[in-house]
Amino acid sequence: MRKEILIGVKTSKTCFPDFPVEKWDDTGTTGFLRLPEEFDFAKCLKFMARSPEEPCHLVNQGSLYKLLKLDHDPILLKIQLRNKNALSIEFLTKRPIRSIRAKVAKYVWNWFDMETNLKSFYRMAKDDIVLKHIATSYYGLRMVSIPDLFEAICWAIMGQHINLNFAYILKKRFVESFGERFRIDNRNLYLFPTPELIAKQSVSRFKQLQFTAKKSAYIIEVAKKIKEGALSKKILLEKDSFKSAKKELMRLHGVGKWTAEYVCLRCLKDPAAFPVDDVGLQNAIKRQLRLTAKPTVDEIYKFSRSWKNWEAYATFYLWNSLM
DNA sequence: GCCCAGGCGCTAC
DNA sequence: GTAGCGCATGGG
Repeated sequence: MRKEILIGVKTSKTCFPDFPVEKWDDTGTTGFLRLPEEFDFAKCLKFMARSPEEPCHLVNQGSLYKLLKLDHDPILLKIQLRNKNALSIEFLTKRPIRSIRAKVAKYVWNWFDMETNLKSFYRMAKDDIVLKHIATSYYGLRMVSIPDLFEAICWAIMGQHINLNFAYILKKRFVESFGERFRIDNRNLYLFPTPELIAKQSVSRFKQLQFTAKKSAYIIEVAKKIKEGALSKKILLEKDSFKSAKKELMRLHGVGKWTAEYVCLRCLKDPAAFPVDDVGLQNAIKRQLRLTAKPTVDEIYKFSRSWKNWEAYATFYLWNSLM
């Protein structure tokens, strides 16, 4: 469905103009990723640092720390701005082999949605009554995605119908209980729990963490589906359209319209994903237009007429405007 | 006690 | 297809 973009793989296609240049220093532990235009790392980090409870990454003094597991061993990364054209990716764990370096570069590229050319978004937004201010104030902000499908679905289910602060507390308890831990500077970083481990848990185990019985059951079911191979990001991306992917997601218990849209937006990166039922989106529009009440879903569709294929970005910028 | 928060499933019509 | 309702948690 979506053209795969290879990074750091030397093929005849490397002359592709948007292809990121990935270089490595002599030690092979630090890589440099060329940035696209309209990229503001500090603004992305601000979004990522919005909750102190976030257990899966750490933002500290302009650096982002992330634990990843791409094959057997956990990898700890330190990512920071090298200069205005490049991001540096440093391996704090052992020196990576070449194939891992390429995978990590690709992961970071995808994570910060660097493949998207934002020019037409800003062209559209500058005359849009809802977006014109935030497109300026958040200029360079990239959509921070959730590359892992299991994490994206779990996070969406956790966040259903509760306030975001409590959602982060649930996520923290979940990750600290079941995720692999790594210590850095007296702080803990965790891998998001695996579907294999979560599939084996009971509802009562999650209720101890103050998950509702329903949310617990939903998450266990998703874990089982992924573990069995009946559900994967690849399967969803191979559907003939994002609409089909959304429909497939909605077959899961606990995944309704909002959750499916959310996963399409943050994980599958459907540019037209648009969670119109989202109260955060509604409140952000209300604030931008100084409305006295939250807009209805029909009103939101009217406001967004010119956002075609930029709905996901518009939503992401609007979410940021609430921070 | 009431309403709200990054909703969903079930039922009845 | 959709309107109404129960679920069930923390914060203000």
